[in-house]
Amino acid sequence: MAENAPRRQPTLDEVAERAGVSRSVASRALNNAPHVSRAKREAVERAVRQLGYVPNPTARALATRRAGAAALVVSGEDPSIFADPFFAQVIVGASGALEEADLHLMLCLAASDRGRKRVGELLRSKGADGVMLMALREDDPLIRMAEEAEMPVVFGGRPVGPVPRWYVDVDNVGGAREATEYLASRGRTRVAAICGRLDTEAGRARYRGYRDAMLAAGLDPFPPQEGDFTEPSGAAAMAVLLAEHPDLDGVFAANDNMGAGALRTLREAGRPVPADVAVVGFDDLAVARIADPPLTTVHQPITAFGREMARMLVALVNGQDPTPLILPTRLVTRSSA
Amino acid sequence: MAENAPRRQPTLDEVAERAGVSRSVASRALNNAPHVSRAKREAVERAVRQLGYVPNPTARALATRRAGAAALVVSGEDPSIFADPFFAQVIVGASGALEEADLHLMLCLAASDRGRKRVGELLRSKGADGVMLMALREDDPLIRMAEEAEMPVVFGGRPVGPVPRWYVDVDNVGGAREATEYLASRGRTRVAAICGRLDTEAGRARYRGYRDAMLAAGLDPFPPQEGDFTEPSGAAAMAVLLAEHPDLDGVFAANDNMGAGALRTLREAGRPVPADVAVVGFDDLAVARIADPPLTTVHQPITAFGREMARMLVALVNGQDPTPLILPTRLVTRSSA
DNA sequence: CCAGGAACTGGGAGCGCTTCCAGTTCCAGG
DNA sequence: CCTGGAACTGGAAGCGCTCCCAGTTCCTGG
Repeated sequence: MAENAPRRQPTLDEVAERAGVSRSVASRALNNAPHVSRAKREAVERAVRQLGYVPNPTARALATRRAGAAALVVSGEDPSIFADPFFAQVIVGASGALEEADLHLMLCLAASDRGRKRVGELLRSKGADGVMLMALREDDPLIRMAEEAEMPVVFGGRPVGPVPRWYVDVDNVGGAREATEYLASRGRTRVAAICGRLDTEAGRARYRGYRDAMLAAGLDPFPPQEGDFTEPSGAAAMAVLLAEHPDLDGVFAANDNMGAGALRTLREAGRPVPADVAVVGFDDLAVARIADPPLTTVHQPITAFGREMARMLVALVNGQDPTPLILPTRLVTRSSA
Repeated sequence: MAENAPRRQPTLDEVAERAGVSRSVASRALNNAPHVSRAKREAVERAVRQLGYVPNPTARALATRRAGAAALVVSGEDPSIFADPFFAQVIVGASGALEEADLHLMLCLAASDRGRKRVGELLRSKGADGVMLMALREDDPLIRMAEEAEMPVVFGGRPVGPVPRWYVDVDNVGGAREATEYLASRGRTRVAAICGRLDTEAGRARYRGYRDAMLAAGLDPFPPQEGDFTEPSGAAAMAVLLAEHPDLDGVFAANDNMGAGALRTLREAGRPVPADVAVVGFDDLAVARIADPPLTTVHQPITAFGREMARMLVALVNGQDPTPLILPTRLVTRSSA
């Protein structure tokens, strides 16, 4: 900026004039709409090139009533929740799908009151064509904001409470069940659960899956040892578990971060993994591979999760009525169990 | 959506009518500009509340010629570069600063040609008020796009080549030097470097810092063993190093991901850390704390990095001329060195 | 009591684009 | 040679907001 002459951006009028056509024709040519003769279309293209014209997205948005953008909002009382690499992968997927639909991605970290207020305004204004909501907690104010919004909203992961109309989720119950069954099948009988926040549906569902599998295997489920999906919370939960149940021989952690934390505590406590205690995580993020020992974990297709969420939103924006989606998980065995 | 009556959003005109004032007064009241009597201001506020009015950001943007949004673009030939938790932290910082300035954050992963083209259009249209550019490689097409743009651009990390007018960077040379000096001060004499991509300035600068410190300590710098900032590349680089220089006793890795990879290879090779080989990383991401052993590393203030980048952009957007910023690093000693 | 400002008000002209629609051109068929 | 309709064109009306500016009201001091 600033280096160049402060000449204004050329407008469509100037393009039209230069091409010797009317503004409407120029507009149609640009959006390659019908009713433009080949000759004029080319004239417009030439003028565009000569002038270095780029349409003003704002004006276009105003005229079409389409913002040309979708928002991804990540809830949480603390922006650091976003540090979880999970979201980065979701974004990669969503970004790609949005790019295909020529929509921009707006990212909102709705942590502060101010942030939530801005999301509320976004939902009620026409600042975006649709919104993807993630990491909602029980009674999250965003839930009701979303209900009241006259704008397409897709949920990334079902929230606690009534099931929304449009969502993408992962088979949390099934994944947790599979992980626990695996542990049981390897002869582990005293398997504890480090579960995620129980004010999220993912936290609850994964615990349910664990409990179901334990009962089905004729084992006693442990009460939930709650963490908050972070590594330190996993380490802390593991410490409590070790103190209360020194004889445990397996742990299902509701995500890899907490699994890594559990591994750390076990290492510090001198309990070899998996010889003494087997550990299974959930997510299959990079940390699972890096952990020592590498973490057996429930893989979920995170990039696909983001992609499908965005595709669903695009469908909604285009007036279709897509069906909710539940993505499958699969167990990835490494050496921790 | 869809549940409610399809009534249109109320407009400012309706608010004005309801409040019994003119549109201009309503507008001024909304933007709490001067020249509005207390009574009318309150009347407008009441009408806004009754109607549930929310200003249309697009119309506002068109009229003010302010998009109300800033873009953060992450370059790279592969969107997976974004999976590096580094960016998540930058975003947390940037998002907060942007929120203070009431700007939305648009995120662009400029990986594909199409993605780059869209960024180019963004830069030339008025789709955003300014742009933050990150992860630029040598000869990155985005560099020249940015030069030609008549729009505020802040670089996050200097690119290879001419120094841009506005940037935020971290003291890569100093950090790398400190890390290497530390290794030398602990008696390590055969210290190798796993460096980052040498087509990035961060990769080069960190290697320079390493080399400077080695020479200053009277030691022989190793030639750069290049990785791409990912964990597997660090593991691979470490393997090569071990094969070529089995007698090395220290490694400076240009980031924590690669440091973690190096740790993994060393573990698999049965070389105890730090007893046999000391390892230092760079970044101080979560992985450094989780690694086994926890990684001594060069801390960089990543959230501040994002925050300052955004603040600089906001200053630019407001017509100021901020000065570039280089953030300090500091060594965090854990047990890997 | 009046002139002169300060404070306030609201009409109207945009911002740059899309799109409706009335009008024009063109051509095949009668 | 004329008619009717398809193909195309361009003027004009917005989209919803801001902001200039001319006009009005309301004080104050002389």
